[in-house]
Amino acid sequence: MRWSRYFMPTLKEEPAEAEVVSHKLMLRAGMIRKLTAGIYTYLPAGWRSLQKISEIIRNEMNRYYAIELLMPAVQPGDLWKETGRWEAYGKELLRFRDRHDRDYCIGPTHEEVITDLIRREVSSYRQLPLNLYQIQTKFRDEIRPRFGLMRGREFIMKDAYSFDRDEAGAAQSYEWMHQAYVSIFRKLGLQFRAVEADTGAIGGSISHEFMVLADTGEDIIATCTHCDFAANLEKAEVTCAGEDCPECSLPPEKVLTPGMHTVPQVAEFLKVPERKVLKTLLYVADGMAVAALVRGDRELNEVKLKNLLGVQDLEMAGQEQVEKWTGAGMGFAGPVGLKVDKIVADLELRLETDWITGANADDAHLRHVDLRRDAQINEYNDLRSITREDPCPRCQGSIRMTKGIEVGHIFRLGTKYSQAMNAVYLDEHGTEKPMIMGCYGIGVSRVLAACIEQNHDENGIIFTPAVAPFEVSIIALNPKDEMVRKHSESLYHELCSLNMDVLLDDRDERPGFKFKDCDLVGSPLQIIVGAKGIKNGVLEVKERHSGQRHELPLQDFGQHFQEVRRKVREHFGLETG
RNA sequence: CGGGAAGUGGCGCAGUCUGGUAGCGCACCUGCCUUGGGAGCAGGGGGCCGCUGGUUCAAAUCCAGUCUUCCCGACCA
Repeated sequence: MRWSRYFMPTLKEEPAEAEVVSHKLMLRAGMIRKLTAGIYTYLPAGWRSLQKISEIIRNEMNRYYAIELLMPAVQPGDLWKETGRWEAYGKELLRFRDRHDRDYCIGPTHEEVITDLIRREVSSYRQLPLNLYQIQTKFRDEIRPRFGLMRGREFIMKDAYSFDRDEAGAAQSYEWMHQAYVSIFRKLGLQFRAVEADTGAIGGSISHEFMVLADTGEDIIATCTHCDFAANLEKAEVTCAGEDCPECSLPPEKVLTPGMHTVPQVAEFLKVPERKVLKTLLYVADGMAVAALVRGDRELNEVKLKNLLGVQDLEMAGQEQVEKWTGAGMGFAGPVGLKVDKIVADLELRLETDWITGANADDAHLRHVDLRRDAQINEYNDLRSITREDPCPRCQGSIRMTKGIEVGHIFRLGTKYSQAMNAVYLDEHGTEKPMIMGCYGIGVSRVLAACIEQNHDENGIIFTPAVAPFEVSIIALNPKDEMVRKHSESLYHELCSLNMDVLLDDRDERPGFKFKDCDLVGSPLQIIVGAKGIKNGVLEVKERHSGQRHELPLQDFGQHFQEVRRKVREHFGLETG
């Protein structure tokens, strides 16, 4: 592609609307433009990257026995009413009515549509297993779209759905998708981890997320330094070894703590470590009043709490509720005599006693509290988030925290949808059975954003060779110079004929301008064609990621260039394609 | 939906407090000049000052309403 005839409007200045790096850089590099909140046009360069990502996904999906199709974006509401998700899905589901006043929605996901298709077409075990996928634009009417492509309302997603006869088959399908995903993210040249994940609203039991590692990621991943354990912080279980401790010898005693609302304040005031103070967190869970207890120095994990309670809705209690349940203002809640429906406590609270807790009275706490003796704990469970000090739940190794961006998620769905929608088949004995399903998503447009979050510097994007709209940029320093023009043209044709994606910057601009632009748009390799170099019989090659420059002889340039290219691809874990 | 901020040529912003000719930088067009890190000089084009209403001789500026966008929170792949 010649830049002079391409459409890649770069920006020197930072767009005011962008906050995160990938958003800023994609706007500046002329890859996307916003149409309206959370909805973007993919400009040619952005679309090229997305197509490259899609193509890698296609190849690997196909290799692991998945078959591509394309389902409608618009879906009838009736299908969603069958699974109950018309009501359950909430406001992200964009609903509308047609001229006949019938309910429709724009698909945020396609379990209903695919299950409807399969229940009509598949009736025998001989037709299973099946794994079907599509790459398609989805729409979720996010409460607050932000961060450009990272959390748009409209986005491109690869979603796959597997149908199996039995659990063993479903496990195999899942495993294949796991392998396919590992292969996909490797071939994209990204640093990533597959982590154990919470299954959230989609339901099911086993689930893995694929996380692109980036400092700007919103998810926290706990990994083990010894074994291959890796889990989303939401999910990572905390093992709690040890015996229940004996009862506290001292009786509970009220102490005055005027104005001390927080754990640090109370600990400081009473001259005890924070870990001896109990945090009593009050929640409204599907209308139920719940108190959750963790040690003062710990963080409650709301996902774990939500799963333990088996509720949809979990909200921290407001001031009014707190006063009603505790008889005191905020900051003085404690488990002793608390008027709630349920009190749950973190496992490790069994190991110790003699706690400081809120007294459920203004400006007062209790000391020498023993939970079994003084309070009514309904259940002890793993409720807190894992920390660096905790041992790995698998191997007792140590835990490290990393930030990541969720780009893929795979689920075992079981029979949730097949049962609700009566997607059944007859087995070899003529018995009717529900199909066992799985679903597997990759946020294609988010992958692009994540790639940039992971690979950039102050000058712009540093694309991996697999994702770059153009793997090579040739900078013709002064295209008016006959020699420069001739050499850059012939080089351009040579590399194109070798099947490389090449951008020839043949614009009549000053050198500095073009260097800046090329760094910004992020081709992993730059070839600089200048009059001086040609005179000396060399062309200069710059590695975008390291900044390293190589002067390669014009003689056999192609061969030498391939060596640098191989080195760069290796840096991103890629074979020379 | 709660809290905060902002809407002025394509982009980034000043001007608004204190009403009186709409400005600056970048980008764009023409010419000269320049060609190894976003050059220079000269000339030029482009604005319903988000929208609606009000106050006033007069509104980008004051008042009321409304829409949109961005940030923080709850929510989510």
